[in-house]
Formats: sequence, C-alpha cells, structure tokens
Amino acid sequence: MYSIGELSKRTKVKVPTIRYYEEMGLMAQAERTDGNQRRYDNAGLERLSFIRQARDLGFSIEAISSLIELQEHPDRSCEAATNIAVPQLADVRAKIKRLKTLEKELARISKACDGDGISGDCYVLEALADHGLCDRKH
Amino acid sequence: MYSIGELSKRTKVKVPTIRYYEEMGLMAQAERTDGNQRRYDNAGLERLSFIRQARDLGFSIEAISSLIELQEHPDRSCEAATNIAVPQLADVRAKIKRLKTLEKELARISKACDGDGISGDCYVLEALADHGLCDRKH
DNA sequence: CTTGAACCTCTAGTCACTAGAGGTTGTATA
DNA sequence: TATACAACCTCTAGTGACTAGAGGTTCAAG
Repeated sequence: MYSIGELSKRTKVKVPTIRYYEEMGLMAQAERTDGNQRRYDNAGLERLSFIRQARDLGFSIEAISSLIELQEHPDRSCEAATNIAVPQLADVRAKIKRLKTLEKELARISKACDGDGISGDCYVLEALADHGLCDRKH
Repeated sequence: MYSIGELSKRTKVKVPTIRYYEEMGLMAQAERTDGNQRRYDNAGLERLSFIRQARDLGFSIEAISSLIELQEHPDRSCEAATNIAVPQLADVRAKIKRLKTLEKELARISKACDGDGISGDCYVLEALADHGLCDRKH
C-alpha cells in the first residue's frame, strides 16, 4: 500500500494534483487509515500512471475520464477510444502548424532588431504595432 | 470615436476581453459618454491591435505590459523588447519540439488500433496504461 | 515519549479569459 | 415625442488544470 506522497514520487504527479484527480473522479476514492490518510494499492498506482500518460499526451480531464470508463468496460468498442485519440492527434497537428507560423514570425522580428537601437526605432515594437508592415515583409 | 462594440468588430477582440485588458492595465481607461459608455479614439484602436498581435504571438499579459511600457518610453533600449521576444521564441520552439514528440506518439497509438477490437484489447488504452510497452516499441 | 515530516480539509488564487444577471443608454423608426 | 431593441454598463462567478497556504492531525523514526 502506498501513501499519497509515495504515489507522487513514483508517478511524478504532485500530491495536490492527485487529490484534484480524485475530486474530478479520475482516481477512485482511496482507502483510508484510521487517521484518515489515503492509502493506494497497485491498481491506484496503475490508474495514476495512466492518467499521467494521457495528460502528457494532452488529453483533457474529460477525455481521460472517457478513456477510463472504456477501460472499465472491456466489452465496449475500441472505436470509442480511437474516437478520442484521433481528434487529439488532429489537435496536436493544428497546434504544431500554428506554432510554426508563430516561430517564423517571432524569429523574423527577433532577428531584425539586434538590440542596438532605442525603443523609439524598435522593430519588435513596430512589427507588433503595424500588421500592415508585417504583411509586406513576408 | 469608437464604441467598445465597434472596436471589437475591428480587432476581433471580444467586448468582455477588451474590458479585461482595461482592468489589467493594458488599455488606458477609456473616455466615457454622459451615459457612462466607453468611447475610443484611434490611439485606443492601435493599442488594442498591438495587444491582439502580441497575444496571437503568445506573449503573456505581463510581457505585453512590458512591451507597452517600452513603447511609451522611446528613449529606452530596444534590447529590452528583444529580451522579451527572444525567450518567447525559445518557448515556442520548445513547444513545437514537445508537440512533435506527442504527435508521433499519438499517431502511433491511433494508427495501431483500427477500431475493430473491443476495448479489452484496445491498443490505445494499452499504450496509455503501459509505458514500458511504449518504450519497447520505439 | 518527542519531534518533525507528511498527511488532512478547506479556501482561495493563478492565467486568460468567459458567462450571465440585472439594470441603463443610444439610436432608429413610427 | 414615444417606443423598441440592440448595445452598453458593473458585478459576480465560472472555466480548466492546476497551485498555494492556513490551521490542524497523523505517522514513523529516534
């Protein structure tokens, strides 16, 4: 049996976050000692690891809740899990695309101003202030 | 002079968000009509556009506040603006890197489960549950 | 037995918004 | 001039995923 702190160390999920996940229903209510401290078995450790993995992959608490329900009902279609994972993949791809655009623009404005000037002539500030200027330079 | 709604339409920033930016100090307190409605001049429109651009580039409210202060003090070094933009660029690059890793992993688990099975044999769920399995397959 | 780390619940805060209640204003139209 | 309705106002509280801290209790090592 693990205390919440031990669970935290093993999964790298913070103690308050574990409590939060319990409140959100992702973790089952833990058994308690006579002193009201949570104690987790291996199933609890596995559940938290699952949650951690999914969070790291960007799944929302809600999506993880759905995945967990599927896990608890092995008779349900795997399609349901894929229906959660595939939009998540699309979301990640959209974010990458957007961030690449941002990167390009930030790189442009960062490079163009080498820090020599005064802010009155600052290209960073000008680029933010004048989107028309930005467009022309693309 | 623009009403807040007109400003919103021109900048695509929502009305409550404009009020929020005023509360956060990014927008100057607007002039008011006798009926207490905000009215903005072209300087207000330009300021909001600046804020919108910077937000779109991922700058935090705090960073934008600093950029605005630089803008209002043209005697200050352009270096200060670059010192805000360059870490932002680094942050975006780090995010891209992380998202690409996530994309790869999500693509792998999404593809491997074609939705034919039942969730008891679901690769999506297995991959989330067993990080060791994940490692072995890389 | 003592001590201090780790535990508990509860409240509220973070960030960047967003929603809605209840009331007022501005403007177009009849 | 009166009416109607969209747009405005402030205020409170909520969203999502945490995070922080107060005040108190428990656990385990020495």
